[in-house]
This record gives sequence, C-alpha cells and structure tokens, in this order.
Amino acid sequence: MKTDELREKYLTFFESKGHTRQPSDVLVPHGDPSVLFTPAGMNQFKDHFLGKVKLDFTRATTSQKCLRTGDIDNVGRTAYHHTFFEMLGNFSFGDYFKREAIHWAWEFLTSKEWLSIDPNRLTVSVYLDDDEASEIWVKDIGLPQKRVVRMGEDDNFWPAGAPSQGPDGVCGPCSEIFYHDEKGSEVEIWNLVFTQFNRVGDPPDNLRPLPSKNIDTGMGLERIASVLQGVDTNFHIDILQPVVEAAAEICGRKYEPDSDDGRRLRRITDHVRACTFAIHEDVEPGTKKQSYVIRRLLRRAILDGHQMGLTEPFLYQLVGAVIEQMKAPYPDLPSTQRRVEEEIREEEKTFLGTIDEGVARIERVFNDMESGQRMMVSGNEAADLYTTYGVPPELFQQLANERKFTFDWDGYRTAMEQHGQVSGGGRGELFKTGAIESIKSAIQRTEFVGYDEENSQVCVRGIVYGDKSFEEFKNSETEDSVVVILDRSPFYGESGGQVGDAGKLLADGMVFSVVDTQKDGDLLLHYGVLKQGTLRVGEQVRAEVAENRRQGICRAHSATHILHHALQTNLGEHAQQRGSKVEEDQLRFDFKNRSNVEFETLEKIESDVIQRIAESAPIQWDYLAIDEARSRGAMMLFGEKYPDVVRMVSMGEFSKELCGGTHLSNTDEVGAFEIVAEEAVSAGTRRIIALTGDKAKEHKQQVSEAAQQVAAKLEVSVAELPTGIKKLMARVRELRKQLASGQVAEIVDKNEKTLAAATAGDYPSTRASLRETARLLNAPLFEVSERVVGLQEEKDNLEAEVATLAKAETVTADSLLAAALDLSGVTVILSQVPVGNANLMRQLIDQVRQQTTGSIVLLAGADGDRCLLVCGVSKDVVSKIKAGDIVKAVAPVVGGGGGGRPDMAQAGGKNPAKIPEALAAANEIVQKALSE
RNA sequence: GGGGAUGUAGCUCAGUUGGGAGAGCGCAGCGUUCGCAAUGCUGAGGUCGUGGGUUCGACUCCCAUCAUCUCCA
Repeated sequence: MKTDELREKYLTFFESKGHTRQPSDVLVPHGDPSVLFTPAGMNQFKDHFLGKVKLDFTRATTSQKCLRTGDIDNVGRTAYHHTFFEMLGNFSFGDYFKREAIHWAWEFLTSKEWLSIDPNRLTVSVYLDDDEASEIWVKDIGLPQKRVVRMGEDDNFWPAGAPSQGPDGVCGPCSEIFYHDEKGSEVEIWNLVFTQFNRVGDPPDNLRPLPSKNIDTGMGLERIASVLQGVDTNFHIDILQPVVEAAAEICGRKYEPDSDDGRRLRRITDHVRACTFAIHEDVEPGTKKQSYVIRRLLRRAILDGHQMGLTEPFLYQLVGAVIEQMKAPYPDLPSTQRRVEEEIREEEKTFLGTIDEGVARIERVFNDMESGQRMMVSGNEAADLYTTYGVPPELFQQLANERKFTFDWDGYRTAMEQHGQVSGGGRGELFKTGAIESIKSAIQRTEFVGYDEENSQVCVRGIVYGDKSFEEFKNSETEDSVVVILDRSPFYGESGGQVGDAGKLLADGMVFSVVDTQKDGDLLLHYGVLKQGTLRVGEQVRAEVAENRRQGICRAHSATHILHHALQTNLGEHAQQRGSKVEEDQLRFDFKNRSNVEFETLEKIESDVIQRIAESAPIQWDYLAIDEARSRGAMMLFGEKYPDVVRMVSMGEFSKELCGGTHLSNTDEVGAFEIVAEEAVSAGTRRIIALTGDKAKEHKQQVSEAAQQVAAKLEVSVAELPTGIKKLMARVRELRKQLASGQVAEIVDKNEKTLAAATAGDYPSTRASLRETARLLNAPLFEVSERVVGLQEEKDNLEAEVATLAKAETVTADSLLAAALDLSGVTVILSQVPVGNANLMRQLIDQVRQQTTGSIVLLAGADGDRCLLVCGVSKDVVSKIKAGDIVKAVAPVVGGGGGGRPDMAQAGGKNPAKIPEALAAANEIVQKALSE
C-alpha cells in the first residue's frame, strides 16, 4: 500500500467514527514556548485536553508533521528513527475512552476493508495495573492472555515514568501495539494513551482521577508504511527510497544499505526532508532556537557529503526529489522550491568554507601532536575547536584516523557537557501549573473590547499575587506587581509584536495602576500595582487605557504596515516581515533582505511612507473567512497557520494585512515618520528602527540642533560638515605623521575659515550631513559633537608639539658629537635637547651610532610638564652597560620609570626641572661601568 | 539568553612578562633576461575596530562598546 493511500485511509476511517479531520499544525507551534518544534500529534490539542478552549468538536484526527532531534544520533543507523516524520493520530476530548480507542485501533489494523494485517502478527502491552485495558484486549477483542504483556511506568505510561518521577499534571497509562515480521523481530507501531489522571506531588496517592478523560494516540506513518510494504527500514518505503537513490546519484555512489555510505545517504535523506519543510515554513538556518536546529541538521548532512568527497554544494539539489514525494499531501510545497533551494545552497557554501578553515586548524593541532609525541587527540582540544570555530568533531576524527591518531570521544563528550553547563539553560515544562492556570481552566478567555473602546465597565474575575490567587486584595499587602484578570477588557495584551497596554482600573476608593498587559492563551493578564483601596473578585471596575500611550502605539503600528508595503515596492516581494516590535511612537521591523539597504533606497522608502501618510488613506478592518481574505489579496506567509476567521487591516487600496493589533483610522494620524537606523540582525535579515508622531518630531529637533552645534564648532556650514570633518581628520593625520617621522615638513597651517552663510538647509540634507559626519568618525549620531571637540583638542596639542619640534631642528648629530666625551674609546653623549619627541631623539641616536664605533647616548628632553629620556647603547658596548639599566636607574630622579631593550630604551618623568640632575646621575653610572 | 574566538597594509596573517608597527601576496616605479613569462631593486599604502581607564609610556593590561565567526539552551 502506498504511503499516500495509507494516510488517507487512516483519516477517512476515523472520520467515519465521528472524528473531525484537522490539518497538520505547523512545525513551529504558536504560543507554545515549551517546545521548539511540534513533537507529536497531540501538541496542537494541548489546550483542548486541559479544557482551556471552547471545544468545537470532541473527536479529532490528524496526520501531523513532526520534528524531533532527541534521537538524532540514531538517524540513518537504525531502521525507524527520523528527525522529520508524520504521526497519525485520533483524539478524544472528554468523549470516548479506552474501549472505543482499542476497538477502533484493532478494527483499522486488521479489518479487510482497511489495513488487513494478520492478527496473529500483533501483540500488545498495557500498564502494570491497568486491568481495564487488559480486559478489553482479552475479553472484547479476544486476544490470548499471553499476547497481552504488562509493562512498567517507563514503557507504558505517559509521560514516561510520570508516577514516580513527574512532571506534575495530566498523565495516564498507555497501551502499545506491536507488529512481528517473518524474521521474528518486533516493532512498535501504535501507542494509545489514556489520559485519566492529574499528578500532584510525589507518591503515594499522587494520581487523582480527572473529571474528563482523554484519548491521544499516535502511529508513525513511515513505520506502518514500512510494515505494510514489507521493507526492512522506513527509508525504503515508496516516499523515501527515491530520495535516498537521488542522494546516491548526486554523491556519485551506489546505494548499499549496509555500508557507511548507505547510512550517510539515509541521514542526508532524512535531514534534507526536515529542512525542506522547515524552510518552507520560514524557519531558516541561523543562530537562534529553531533556526539553529535547522542549521545543525543541514550541516550534519553537508558533512556527510563532505566525507564522501563532495566539496561543492550538493544538498540543495535534493529538494526537488523531496517535494516530488511530499507534494500530494502538502500541495503548497512546490511554490517555495526555489527559495528553499537557494537557502540551503547558501548554508552549504558558508559551511564548506568553515570546513576548509577547520581542516587548516586541525593540521596545526596535528603538527603540535607530532612534535609532542602524542597519539591521541584530546577531547578538550576537539571540543575547543568545535565550540569556538565550529569544526565538527566527526571531521576531526576522520582526519585523525588518516594520520593514525586516535580520538578521545569520551573526553570530547564530557568537555561538551561542561560547555553546556557553563552556557546554562533550563528545561521547558510540559504543562504549566499554578494559580493562573487554574483560573484559565475556569474562565478560559477574556473578551477583548479594545478595538472600539478605551474605557469600559468590567468585572474582576481573578487576582493573582506570587503563585496564589486571592478573592480580595488590599493595597497595604504589597507594592509588588499583581496580576488582575477581567471578564472583558479594553487593554491590548502583548502579541503580534505590539506591546501591551497600560492604564488604570478604578472603582470607589480603589486605584489599580496597570503597567503592562500580557496574553496567556485567550486570557488577558493585567500586571500592575494596587495604589489604594481594595480589589475584590466579582466587583465592577472601570478600566481605562492610557490614551496617549495607546495612540502612540497605534501610530507606530499603522506606520509598520505602511513601511512593510514600502519595503516590498522598493526592495521586492522577498522583503517579507520576519518580526516586529511596536511600542509608543517607536517601531522595530525585521525583514528578509540579503544585504544592507542602500542609503538612497532607504531615503526613498522613508519618503514613500511619508507620502502615504500625507495621502490620508482611510484605515479599516474586517473579519472575514481566510479564503475570502486570500482572494482579496491579503499578505500571507507560507506555512503560517491561520484561523478560519481572520482580521484583515486595510489601508486605502495599497495595504492589506492580517493583523490583530490596534490601528489608527486614517494614515495621516501617524503625523511624522523617520527611519533612524538600519542594521543586521542575522544573515539575510535586516532591521529598521523608526519613530512616529511626537518621538519623530522630537528626534528631528535633536538632529537639527546637533548639526548646528557641530557646525559651529567646526566653523563651517551644516552642508559642509562632512568636508569640514574630513579636513580636520586629514590635518590630525598629517600632524601625527610628521611627529612620527620627526621631520617637520611644514610650519603650522592655519585652518582657513570658509564660513559660508549659515543657510538653513532642509531637514533631509541636514540629517544626511550629520550622518555622513558620524559615519566618518565611526561614532553614534549624538556623540559627534563630543568627538569633534576631542579631535580639535588633539589637533591643538599636535600642532604645539610640531611647533616645538620645529625649534629642535637646530640639534643635529654633528652638534651632539662635538660635545661628546671619549671614555676608553667609547663615545659618550649625555645631553639635554630642546624637544620631547621620542622618534626624533631615536633618530639622532641612530645617526650618532652610525658615525662612531662604540657609543652611549642619553638624550633628555622636556615636553610641557613632562620629560622624556631616550638612551641608546651600541651593540659592542652592551656587555658593559645596558641602555635599559641606565634609564631604570636615572628615571626616578625625574619622577618616573622606564625600560626597554639593551641597545635602546626610553623613560618618562614628571619633573623636567631635574633633568640636569638625572644626566649627572647617568654620568656617574656610565663612568663606573666603563672603568671596570 | 549564555559561553568562546577574532578585529593590525588592498588580501592572508605574524607581533613572546607594556618600551622603535612587520612578513607573504597584490600594487606603483626602475632594471635584467625576454617566446608566454621569470627575476632583482626601490617605493607607496596603517585612526593596530571604536571609546574610556591604568602607566612616564598601551597593538600589548583592564573596562565598556560595535562588527564578524562559532557553540550551548
């Protein structure tokens, strides 16, 4: 039986038993921080099981695409492990229970009309004390007792080991169905979970019966397909074998299942399938969370190819084969093929580059080992290379083997564990517990009325402080943050990138200040402080949203939609939203784009947005069916799962987006708009930060003022800022160079003042001017002024130095030699010079050295309130005395310290007046040294 | 969110208890032998990521910050 046919049969069968067929959830579940990817079929029904949402149906069936990385090391090695797979499931939310679940499972597997599996090949297991399930299997189904095995909590309880180990929360026994093939090996094909308990604390008596019992079953699609198709591994079923073969062809190998390469090809197949789906759903390889998992999968597969000798991107060529096999159940897959291929190819290119560098680093380690006579690559070394440069240990090990080195895998693993611990992190909980959760099951949702009202009469339904809920709460109890839950609320809970509302809850003598509103499922949580009076559950209060703040948020949010549209028209359709944060008159918008946005384009985008604002386009929203929204051209993302009824926000004719946020009623209310930054967040994603309304106006003011200020300091017009700063920088550079070379090429050049009429330029050019200046200085916009002052000070100092240096040109090597002493054939010069420039002094010493056979030269110069000593001793004299020793001995005299090499040393001091004393001291030391 | 690494000439990188900024390739100029080319000499090119601190003195030590790479959650 073909896999596609099998999937369809399963869903049809359970539809015939009154189940609603639901589409597969997306791979990254929304609003569920406890998992990175959908790990099982039940995931999308968590809230259904807990009774937290209104049930439109009590029986459901799905074929759910799942992604798990827990068993990643087994992929390719074993017959049944995958990272990406589909899970068939049927679910009951307080409806049918064990009897029906077992009967239907048996019927589907064995009935001629359905799978028609020989019942003699099936056995089952049940939980130790689950007599109920056992009896159904034996008495109802007629399975011989010996084919019903009882197993412990590690095998037949969900979550595994829950009764003794936890976690607390919903749990229950399960029953597994096994298939036995001709060769006698057994494989688990179906797990029926009977959730009937709530675990509270440790044993004994910690399993309380649930009022409404649930059914959650899961059958791996690939596994049951391999059973029905009689193949020995999932990778040989009809939808996977062709991909394996395609991989073999691209890698230039013949597929031999039992070889190392066979395992590699299966791993490549699995990983490329997982990544195709993930990238299709806009999870692209990257450095964070889900993105990072995908990068790891890709890199593993690339490394497998690399180890088979491939050094050019190849993986992307398999995307077509995957889509060919998966497009029947997932018909929108082909539409993103090119994007997925491109994404994978990019990752391949960068990683192959990393590997090249890694190989070079590994070679270095090997050379060290050879010279150190070591034969084993240490685990620490491998882990170090991996964590800092991303050099995969497998690559390391392979190269080590080629050089007859061994590899310490145990050491590597412990080192990696340590790294994991250092990096920290905790485990997400399966189900949340606590006061808020219990309120959630009782109330389920807060009605949001904030689209139309900002001021409503509402009823308090819950008060939570710490982890306890209160019926009554007095302001004297605490000044910490308290959570209030209402029946309906005008407060917007943070979601879709828009921050939560703030405001007040008011009643007779009671004031509660709301500082933030968060969303938990359909519940709105009002965080804040009780300022006065008493808050009581059941009491009517007035809920007032802080109006100005809300208005600022609306301005920013509506501007976000306009910006999104402007990005698409200026950069292309690929410039899709990747995330956003909307705050009061401030927005952050991340979007897809390969490189940075050119300055001119950014200005165009900004002026387009301003243009749209000026057009005064009306903004409105409607609730409509998802298909209707699609046909009206609303912007939608691939892989995104939308509810059946969506809220569409339109602006004039140009923008239609699905959005739950709050908006203005006309674009002109945005007032002002300005893009203040464009930057990278990760490869392929750019971020724009912009301001609206009051904040934009304020920013404009600040920029203008800063530009004026800097212009005044530089004594140029605003338009000339960049050339002014370039000139200043060039001047500083020139002066530095002169000082370094010790040669004053020019006398101080007064900056001629070309103060143009202070024409007030228009804002964009003022801003452009200041920005360019900031860019030249490599400084933030509002630090330009500070930096200019710094530069000018530096210039003045340098000019002063150059001026004194110019005076010193009278000193030459000849004049020094004329005043030299000859002590036992060594030319000794101890003299004060009129400059404090180390370079010049060194040059003089070098010149003396060239003109004499043996020499000791100590020059001392003053530089303002400081002084400088430079000492040179020629090579043939250093055996008698070292330059370093001379300055070390003499420097304290002028209140400083120094040091250097035997032939050249320098020191500084704070007391120029004592230079003659220092020279005298030096004279003594030199005399003494030379006379020995 | 956290750990690690890197940032020095156009490119690839050296720089050793803090004391005169280097190499190779490339570039420019001048030569030699010239069949493509090879080869010698000379030279230009550096805010040592940015800002602050310690110090008589910082590429070097400390703090902050930005950018890139990488691992963990």
